[in-house]
Amino acid sequence: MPDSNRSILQGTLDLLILKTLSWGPRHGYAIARWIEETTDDVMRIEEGSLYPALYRMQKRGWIKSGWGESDIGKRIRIYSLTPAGRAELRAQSAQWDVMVKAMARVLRPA
Amino acid sequence: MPDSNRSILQGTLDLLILKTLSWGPRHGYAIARWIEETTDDVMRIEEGSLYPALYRMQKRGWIKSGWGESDIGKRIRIYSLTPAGRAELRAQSAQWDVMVKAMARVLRPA
DNA sequence: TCCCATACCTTGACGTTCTAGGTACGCGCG
DNA sequence: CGCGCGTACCTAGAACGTCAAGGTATGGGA
Repeated sequence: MPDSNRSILQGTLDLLILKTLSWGPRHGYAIARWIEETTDDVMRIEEGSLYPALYRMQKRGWIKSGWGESDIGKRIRIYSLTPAGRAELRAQSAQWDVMVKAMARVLRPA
Repeated sequence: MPDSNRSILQGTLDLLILKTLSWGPRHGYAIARWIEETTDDVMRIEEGSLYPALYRMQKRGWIKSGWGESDIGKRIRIYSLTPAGRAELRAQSAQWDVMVKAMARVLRPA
């Protein structure tokens, strides 16, 4: 990810994770891989950002987790959305739209 | 500005300032007011963010400044884009588009 | 055997923003 | 005249999120 993306990612990571989990429960590593795939590597989620984010979001009650096992027999922690998480997703999605529209007004061509 | 916006603003402030100055030289306070006006207060630029940002961007060679006087006789520091700033504006604008499109892919409705 | 991918996590540094202050001046109002 | 408000600059300290770089562990393929 180029440097210019790194800072813009700030604040969008939670939204990305919330949206990813809205498709169904997933474990941490898979969340990161899915986001990178879906965005063609535009958003690269470092593990040093991912796990603190998951911890943070859990503490805020947006997601919950339990232990499970992957296809290849590795222990995995499976995250899923809580009702509060769904509400937060709606709020942050709407907010993102507002921001994008506001940016568009500023960035409109000469 | 709601909390949810605060974090997304991260990284977009430089772009907002660069774009504002692309319309012509302005002083710091006026830059903030113009952005707030144009975005209907979606983006609120605190002075504690503004002045460090202007200093930073000047150090990076994107903008330059000189002293002047406002309509009502107050001393003002007038900022303007450098050629490097214009290039940076093009780069960050393009990058913003890429990010928005990537986010759209993730956020697409179920 | 060794390396890679999977999968979890932590530490410390770094950059950016915010809160909350400070300075200074001119204008309008009572 | 005194006072508050808006303009206009600036800074220090704290808070926050991300990153680089490390660690642990296991299974599969070369």
